Amino acid sequence: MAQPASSPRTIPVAQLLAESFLFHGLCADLVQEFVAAAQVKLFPKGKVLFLQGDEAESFYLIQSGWVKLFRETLDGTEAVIDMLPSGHMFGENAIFEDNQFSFSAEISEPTCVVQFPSELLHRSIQLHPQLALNMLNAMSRHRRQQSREIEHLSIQSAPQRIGCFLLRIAQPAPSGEITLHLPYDKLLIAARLGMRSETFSRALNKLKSDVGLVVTGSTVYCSDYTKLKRYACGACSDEYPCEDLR
Amino acid sequence: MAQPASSPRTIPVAQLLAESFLFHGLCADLVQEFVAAAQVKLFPKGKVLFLQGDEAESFYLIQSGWVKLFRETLDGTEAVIDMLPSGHMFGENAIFEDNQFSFSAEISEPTCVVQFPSELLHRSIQLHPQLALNMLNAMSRHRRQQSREIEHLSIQSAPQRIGCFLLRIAQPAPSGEITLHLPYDKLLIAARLGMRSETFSRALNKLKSDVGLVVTGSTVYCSDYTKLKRYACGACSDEYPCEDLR
DNA sequence: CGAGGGTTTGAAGTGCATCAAATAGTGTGG
DNA sequence: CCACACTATTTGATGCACTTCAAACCCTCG
Repeated sequence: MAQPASSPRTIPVAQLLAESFLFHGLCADLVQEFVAAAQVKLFPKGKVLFLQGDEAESFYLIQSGWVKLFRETLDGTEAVIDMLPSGHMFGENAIFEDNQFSFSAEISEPTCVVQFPSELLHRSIQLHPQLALNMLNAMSRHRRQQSREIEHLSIQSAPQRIGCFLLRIAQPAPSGEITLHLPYDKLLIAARLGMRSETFSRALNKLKSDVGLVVTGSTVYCSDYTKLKRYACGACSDEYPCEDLR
Repeated sequence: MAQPASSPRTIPVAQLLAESFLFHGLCADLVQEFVAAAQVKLFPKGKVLFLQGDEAESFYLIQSGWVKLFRETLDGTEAVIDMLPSGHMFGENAIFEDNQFSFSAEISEPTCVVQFPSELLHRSIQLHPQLALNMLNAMSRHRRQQSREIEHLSIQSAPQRIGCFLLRIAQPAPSGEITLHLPYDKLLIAARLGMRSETFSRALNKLKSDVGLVVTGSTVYCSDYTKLKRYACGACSDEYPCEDLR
């Protein structure tokens, strides 16, 4: 049960919260309540934080690392719902779902999370309208991302989905060049994009020949992101600089 | 522009609102404000209510009929996001999205809608916490549906998606029998489930042979819904009596 | 150096899309 | 009530995309 447990380095939780959308514009007292209730924990790769269906007693804010959210079907297949980096929150909306998690969460890199009692959020949201509004905004953003994802799954080809993924990670230089590191395992990226790792590998090769991508290990280079954009974004209803999906 | 316009039969808007989740538990004054601002309109099949990217001045509540929500990609493909029957609301969350619709809406059956000014919602939500909470609940429900849909698209086969769709519409008799009418065109159902109409047709045939479905025109009969359930829900991470998705 | 996981490649199969054409179904005007 | 026009649905033939299974390769780490 008790994994590595509460961390030695008490990195300023207060500051983390201040940067989190959920707490924007809230009164200091309220934020302080959350800070007081926070538990900072360090978890190793592979650790399962909770399983779909578990009672939700906490929600989490990622301080560093990566967390995989997923669901499993009766026949054993796993669907990766999301991959979350630092700064992201998860498990918070179980308070709207009978206090049950609707997905499972697993640490996919050594990760430091801040854990808060769900109950505090549930209570606070009734009392502080601004908190509810912040949450609405967050949920709305998430809904848009999901919509786009649904569209991608039904319309884009595997290479296009990868291209889109890369564009969302990339920060094009003024010259139009892109260099980036894949943020996690290719197997995981494949799963996140709804394809097999073999398909991922072959689709990357197709991107090499179709848009001149250069892939070295987990480093990706593209001399001109507009080529990639034409290739991937033509099959999407969003404009190019679309929000980060991960 | 001006289509059939405001309906003659002033069906009690107030009552419609009272039944809508969004207005549960709100003070009568507020509801009255919405009633006062409501416009009841009747639209013919094919009428486009708004397009993705349009400025959102109104949101809508469906009194009767069916509305199709969709998005179009640069290269012209259309993705059907949702099909909404009476009682459902749409366009309301543009208030969180720079007041722009992130999808298009088209009437797919003669439909009566009640139209409200977005601005009123936007204003009210700041002033009435309960309204924000109602909206949070609604959005959360919608998010779950979207998650399930993403899962379906990446995991389920075409016949399984159809089976799942049918189960969500069906009301099994105690005997386990199911009889139902497809709620709209097969072409539309196919689009909603992310497949071609040809695939839909063939997948229905597969359901006939695999689980003994009987299809006559738009009527579907199944002697034992548990067979269908085993067939479809095995490839889903949700328990059977799952929420209606449409 | 060797073990083991991640990644790539190959060969073969499956599912869905596509294109083309037949069929069923619906509404219209005569 | 029938013939015609038009749409919705089905069927057939073919191709491509992705998966599956198997095996090789590569890289890291002990």
